[in-house]
Formats: sequence, C-alpha cells, structure tokens
Amino acid sequence: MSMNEQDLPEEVRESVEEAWPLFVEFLKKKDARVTQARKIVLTQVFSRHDHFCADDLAAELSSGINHVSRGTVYRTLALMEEAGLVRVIRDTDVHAHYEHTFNHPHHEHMICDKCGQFIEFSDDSIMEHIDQACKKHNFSERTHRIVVFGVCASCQQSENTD
Amino acid sequence: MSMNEQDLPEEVRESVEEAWPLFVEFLKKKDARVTQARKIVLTQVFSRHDHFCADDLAAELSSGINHVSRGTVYRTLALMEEAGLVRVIRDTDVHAHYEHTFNHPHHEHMICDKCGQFIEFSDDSIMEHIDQACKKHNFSERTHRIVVFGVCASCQQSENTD
DNA sequence: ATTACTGCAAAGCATTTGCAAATGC
DNA sequence: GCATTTGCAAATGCTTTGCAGTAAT
Repeated sequence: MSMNEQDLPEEVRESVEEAWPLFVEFLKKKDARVTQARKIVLTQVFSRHDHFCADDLAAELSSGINHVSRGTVYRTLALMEEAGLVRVIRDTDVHAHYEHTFNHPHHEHMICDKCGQFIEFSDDSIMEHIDQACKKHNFSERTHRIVVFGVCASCQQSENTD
Repeated sequence: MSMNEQDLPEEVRESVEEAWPLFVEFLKKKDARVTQARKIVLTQVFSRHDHFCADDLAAELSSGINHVSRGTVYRTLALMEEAGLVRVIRDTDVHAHYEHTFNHPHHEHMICDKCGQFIEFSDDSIMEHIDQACKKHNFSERTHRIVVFGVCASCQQSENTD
C-alpha cells in the first residue's frame, strides 16, 4: 500500500483502522478483491466528510498520488453501502448524499432550506411509533429515514437582520 | 378548452373541478397564464395516479388529442408543486415520484423493497415528537418526510411460498 | 400588440457501463 | 496464470433549457 497513513489526523486513522478490516471481511465473504483503490476510497470517506456526495469524493481523488477514477469511486461506494459502512440520503437535489455509519448510530436529519446544513437528531419514541405502525401494516422494516425541511437557527437570525 | 370533461370518472372530475380553480388563482397571483396545456397536465395528475413519475405522465400525454410536450409537463409539475397541489418524493431511485396533495392530507410512506409499492400511514404522536425535536434545535419546520423501507405483507407471504 | 408559454431537439448532469490494460489472488 | 478490478471515455436516463413559433391577455 502506498498510502501514508501516518499523515492522517488521529481520529480519521482510528476510524480507518477499525472500518477497513470490516470492509476486508465483507469483501472476502463476497469473493471480491481487497484492492488499493478500495482502501483509498474508504480512507477518503472517513476523512473530513460528514456528508458528501459521490462526485465530490471522486473529484478529490481525481489527481495526486491517491488517484482513483470516477467510476471506481461510484462502484466502491455501492460496495460500502452494501457492507453497511455508508448510508445514502437521496432527498434534496439530484445527486445522492452519503454519510458514514461507522461509530455513527442511526439518527435523523433536519436540512436547512437556506444554507443546506444537515442537523442530526434522534428520538427513541419516534422509533417506537414507527415500529407500531409497521406492526399494524404487517410491514417488515429494514430501515427508515426521517427528514425535516425548514430553516435552521442561524439562518433565522440572519433573516431577522435583513 | 377542447377537453371532454364529461368523459372523466366522477371522482376525478370532482377533484379537477376543485383543484383547477386553486391553480388558476395561484397562476394569476404569479402573473402567469392560464393555458390549455396546464389544465391538461393538472387533469392527468388527478386521473388514475396515486404515485407517478414525471416521465410516465409525459409519456401518457405524448400523443392523442390532449398532447403536451415533455418539457411542459416538467415545467407544469414544478408549478403545481409550488402551488402546493402536488408533492415530490425523491427517495428510491433516480427519478422523483409525485403524488397529489389535494384532499390528501399529510401522511408518511412505507416502500416495499420487493414490489416497490407505496403504503401510506400517519401517526399524530410522531408529528408531536418531531415538533419537540425542532423546538430543541430552534429549527423552524416547513415540512417533513418519513419513509420506512422494508418488505410489505404480501411480499413476505410470497417469500414464504418459495 | 405584447409578453408569456409551448414544442422540439439539443444540452446537462449524475451515474453507469463496455472494454482493454492492470492488479490481486 | 486466471479472474476480477480499474481507468477511461462513451453511453445512459432523467431533467432542464434555448429558441422560434404559438397562444393568452
């Protein structure tokens, strides 16, 4: 591997060190190969990204020593989703957003109409009510998503100063 | 208008008769024009469609007496969304789904992984908890969406018969 | 008459795919 | 050595747009 893992910020390196073996295990179970490109993508996902889109990630990896092509980024992201290391959010605009799920328990989002900021929240009783609704409809839940659209606190303030 | 409104099923005609004046009002307020194409699209939206995508609607209007072009369908749907007559659901695949909101109060969706069916449900206490979460984050809610992914009752049954 | 809307076909944009070369096993 | 993966560029599929002609006010 030509990557300099020492150069990564500590908490990124820690996440990669925990997540990468999980991905390796997943790939082996699938009889897929453990490649350098896949490690570079995984590392980039856990670097400086709370929410990101595939294309931005691809752009970041389009040049330099850790070059990975656009196509491979999309393919790897799909694998990581299958492995449960990443989650897709397909609500706002045309392109899908991702977030990593490792050490990042299930939560919901508020998205600000003005600045596009994602605010995370979670509430156990909402989950319970969803469970109940599923039982009522005999629906077997795999996962769910809640998104609240509106205006965040700081954008409300700047509205008032206009 | 060249449309034969008598040919429509009763409940469709009723919806159109209620929704169309609202759209007209909206258009006038916007200094936009009340056109035949816009009435055809609105009528088609309220005909035989629970959930539909823009492209299917465009295909249905691509020939015959009530012809409307693809571009105009997309443009009109955007106007109807702005007017609050239609709601967009952008969760599953690449293309957005729509549903009409007229006489159709806010509700949430379960989407079946197997058959793609949309099941509607609603639960007041979920709304309350979302309200609370918004207050806690000083977030001013415009709207929200809840989607549950999983397998519907009938697909579970056919799984068992395999 | 004026200005907006429509149809058409071409452009856009995120994403996917085919294929020859490269890489992991 | 053989099969999978990669990179690239071309294709895809939904959606948007520019423009000349058409319809609404």
